[in-house]
Amino acid sequence: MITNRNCIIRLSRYKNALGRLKQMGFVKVFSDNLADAVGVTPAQVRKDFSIFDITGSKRGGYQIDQLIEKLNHILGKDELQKVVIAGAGHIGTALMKYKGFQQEGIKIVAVFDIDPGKLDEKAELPVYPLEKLKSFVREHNIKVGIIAVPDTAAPQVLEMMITSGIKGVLNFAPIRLRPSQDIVINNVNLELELENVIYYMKSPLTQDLH
Amino acid sequence: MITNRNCIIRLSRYKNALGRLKQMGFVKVFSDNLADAVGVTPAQVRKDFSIFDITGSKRGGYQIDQLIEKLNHILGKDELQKVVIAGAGHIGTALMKYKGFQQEGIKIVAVFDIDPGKLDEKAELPVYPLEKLKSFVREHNIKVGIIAVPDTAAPQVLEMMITSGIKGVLNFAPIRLRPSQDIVINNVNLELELENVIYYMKSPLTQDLH
DNA sequence: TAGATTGTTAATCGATTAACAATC
DNA sequence: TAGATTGTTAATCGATTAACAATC
Repeated sequence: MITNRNCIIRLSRYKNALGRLKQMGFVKVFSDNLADAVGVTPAQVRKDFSIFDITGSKRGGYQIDQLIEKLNHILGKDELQKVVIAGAGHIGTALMKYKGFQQEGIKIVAVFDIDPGKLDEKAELPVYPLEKLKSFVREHNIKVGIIAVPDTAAPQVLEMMITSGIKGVLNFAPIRLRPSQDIVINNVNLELELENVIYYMKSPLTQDLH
Repeated sequence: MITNRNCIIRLSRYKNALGRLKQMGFVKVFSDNLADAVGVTPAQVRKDFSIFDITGSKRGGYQIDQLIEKLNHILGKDELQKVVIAGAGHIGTALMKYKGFQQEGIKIVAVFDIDPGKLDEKAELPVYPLEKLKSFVREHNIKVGIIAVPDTAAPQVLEMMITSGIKGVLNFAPIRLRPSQDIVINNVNLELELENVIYYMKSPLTQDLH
């Protein structure tokens, strides 16, 4: 299905909002409630659902449990996703210790770095030399990688990841990596995000950026 | 000027691409070159420029130096931006040590945390107790803050920032903060970014996400 | 049943692209 | 001058919203 990126982002937000509603004891929702919780129109909610053939009942709305299950399936969160990180610098380390991923069914299984001082091959979450990335990824059939190396090293690391079979990359290096063939790249540029805040802060009309 | 977020993101990308072109020795560019460098259409480049009254010459294209200057002005990069960080955990620490900001005219001037073990008031980049945030921000007239605290603490920290006069916030807590009144908030959600990679990786049609 | 909510179609809105006259 | 590139208008494309018939 060829779908708008914003639509997929909304799907994630619906899932998160539903989790909160469930914890609060709710069993069903209407498009109206969910729209409020996420900050979109009810029509948008129903439209998004209809794209993915998610149906409710005409007067009863949607069952929260079923909805969460369907969204998790669409978003590929049925099974645990194993992820490797290249780069054990500041950002790599922060990501490696970040708790948020585990709760979302994402498991960082290994980190790789060129600096021998960073290595820690016996740790629960081991840090291996970068040369081992290819064999590790192949052996464990990893599909997702995070790039957290300096911009100068990023293209080579991307190349290593691609040749070893990785299909999805989240890039934190401040250089825009372009996807080739059948690989997906999401570039997160921290300077750019901050630059955006500064621009809209100075511009007369305030906006909700994300 | 009320402008599309994607347009502003492109402006930042043009600026970055121009910096590289300048370093390579180029003095002028055509919309065609810049479009190639950034991965958009030449028409898009000219359209974006025309929105901000950036003009070139009909056959000579655009002078790179002038262009960079104009873009920097539009993006509010004329003067150094002072920024504070709330939270000296993994992400806060990574951001505080991150080199990329300085090059972009962004200076982290102070970090705040509730954990007494994290404090370091005498460092070049000091870590103060969170209670000092308000007075510091007011005293130094800071306009931009980064939130890197757990999601449970994020709303209170936002409130503190707003009351002390901060107008722009970059939020890394995995909870979507909504802007009130005349404040700008940009939410960066790491799980969501990774979730997106996973979705598009599994979907048949690959895309360039950013 | 009467009332409320879905699912979908059509209308609207906005952003991107194409095209071309102006002009260097 | 001839040729190439800008700046802008109009056309296209796509996403969001409104509206409403279907129906629980």
